[in-house]
Amino acid sequence: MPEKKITRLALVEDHTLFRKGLISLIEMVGSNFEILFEADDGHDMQRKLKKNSPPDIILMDIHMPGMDGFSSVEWLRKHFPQIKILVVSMVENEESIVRMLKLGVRGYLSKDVEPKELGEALEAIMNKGYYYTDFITGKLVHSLQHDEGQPGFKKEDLHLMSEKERLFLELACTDITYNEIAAKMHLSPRTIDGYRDAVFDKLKVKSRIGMILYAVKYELIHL
Amino acid sequence: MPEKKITRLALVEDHTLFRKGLISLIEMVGSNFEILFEADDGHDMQRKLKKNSPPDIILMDIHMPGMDGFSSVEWLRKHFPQIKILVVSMVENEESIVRMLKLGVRGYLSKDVEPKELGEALEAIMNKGYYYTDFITGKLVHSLQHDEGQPGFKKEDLHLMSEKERLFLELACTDITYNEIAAKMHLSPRTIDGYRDAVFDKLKVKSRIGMILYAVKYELIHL
DNA sequence: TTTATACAGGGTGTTTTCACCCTTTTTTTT
DNA sequence: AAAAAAAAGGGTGAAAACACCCTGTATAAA
Repeated sequence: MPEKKITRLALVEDHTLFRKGLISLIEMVGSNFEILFEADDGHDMQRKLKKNSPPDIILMDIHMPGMDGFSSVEWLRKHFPQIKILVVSMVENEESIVRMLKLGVRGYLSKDVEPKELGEALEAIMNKGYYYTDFITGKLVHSLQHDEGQPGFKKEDLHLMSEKERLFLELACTDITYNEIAAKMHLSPRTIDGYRDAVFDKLKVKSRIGMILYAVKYELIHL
Repeated sequence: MPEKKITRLALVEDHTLFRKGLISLIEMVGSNFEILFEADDGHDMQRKLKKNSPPDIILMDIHMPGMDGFSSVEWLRKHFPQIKILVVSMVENEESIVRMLKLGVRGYLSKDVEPKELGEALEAIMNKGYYYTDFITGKLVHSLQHDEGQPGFKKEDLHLMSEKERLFLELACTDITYNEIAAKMHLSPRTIDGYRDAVFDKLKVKSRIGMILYAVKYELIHL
C-alpha cells in the first residue's frame, strides 16, 4: 500500500500544556495524523467545526470550564454523528464512563496510559471503529449488573433540574444557611425548602451533606 | 559561545500521558535539556534520586497518589536544597501557591500556559534562578495583605490534628450523623462533639458544611 | 378544555447541629 | 513532683435542617 490515508483529528481540552503535549505525542506515534483544530471547550469546538471540514476523530476531555465533555458529546452525536469520539480524561468513576459510552463514544482513555496506547486507540478507532479496553468493559459490565431498577439515571438527573434548582445547589455547596440562600435568591425560605426536597429526590440523597458530596463527586459544582 | 551547557531535568507527575507530553514539549522548545528520570510520586522520586546524580530542575505536580507535591518539595528542600523546583499544576488556589512559594520553589506554572512559557520558565530558572509571573506575584501579595494574625497556618494546621480527629474528619465527610460517627468510633456522642469543636477551631470553619468544603478543597480527604 | 407540571409560598413538628457551660482521667512537659 | 495539655465525657438551649402536610398561579401539553 503506497498511499497513506490521513486521519484528521481535533482536540477539545482546556489545559493548553496538556493539549500541546498530546499533539506532540500524536505526531510522534504516527505520521498519518493531521490536527485540524484545537478547542478550549464545547462552545469553542462548535465555532471551529463550522469553519473547518469535520474531523474523523475528536479527542475529548470531560472536565472543562464552559461547555463540558458530556454536553459536547451529546451535541456532537446530534449534529455530527459521523465524527468518532475518543474520551481522554482523568475522570475514572463508573458513572462517567458508562454515561459516555451510552452517548456513543468510541473509546475512553485515562490520562495515565502510555503514549503508545494513544496511538493504538486512534488506529483501532479508524480501522475497527472503536477501542474498548478491558478496564472499560469491566466498568460497563459492573454497571449493568448493579443497575438497580430503572436504567439511565445518576448524572442524567442533573439535566432535569431547573435553572433555579441548579442555582440553589450551587449556593447549597457553600458555607451558608438555607435562610441566607433564600435571601440571596430573593425567595421565601419555604420555597428553598421545596427546592431542597426536589434536589434531594432527584439526586437520591437524604441530607445536605449527601447532596454536597454528590455534587462534588460528579463535578456538578466547581470548587 | 560554542559550547552549550546541558540542563538536567526530572519530572514528578502521576499522569503518564501528560508527563510524556511534557517531555515531548521540552524537547521541542530547546535542545539543551536532558531528562534524567521520571517519577510517579514523591516516593518514586526519592528512589530514583539515589540512583542518579541530582538534576538541576525538578518539574513537580501537586496532586499525586502516594506522596504529594507538598511533601515532596518539603523533603527535597531538606535533602537536596540545590535542586531547583518548578511546580506545574492545575491547582491554582492561593493557599497552595503561597505554601509552595514558602517552601522555596523557583516557579509555579499553570497547566494551561503555552509550551513557549514552559521553555522560558526553564531558561529563567537556570539563568536568574527563578521564574515568577505577575499572576504568582499577585497571589503572593494578596495573601500577605490578607494575612490575618499569625503567619503559617491553613493546611499546616492539619498536621497538628490527632489521629482521632483525622478519623472523625473522614467520617464527617460522609452522609452520616454525628451520632452514627460516635457509634462507628465506639465513643460517646459528647466526645464527638468535642472533636467537632476542635476541628472547627483548627480549620477555622463554623459548620460541618464548611468543614467538608475545606477538606475537599485542600484534599484532606479522598472522595 | 381538561390535565399536568413547574414555580412560589405557608404550617407544623422532629431531629440534628452547634455553641456554650462543665468534670474527670491520663499523658506529657517542665 | 507539679503544671499543662490532651482525651473522654456530660448538660442545656438555640438554631438549623429535614419531613411531611397544604394552597395557589401560571404555563404547557393532552
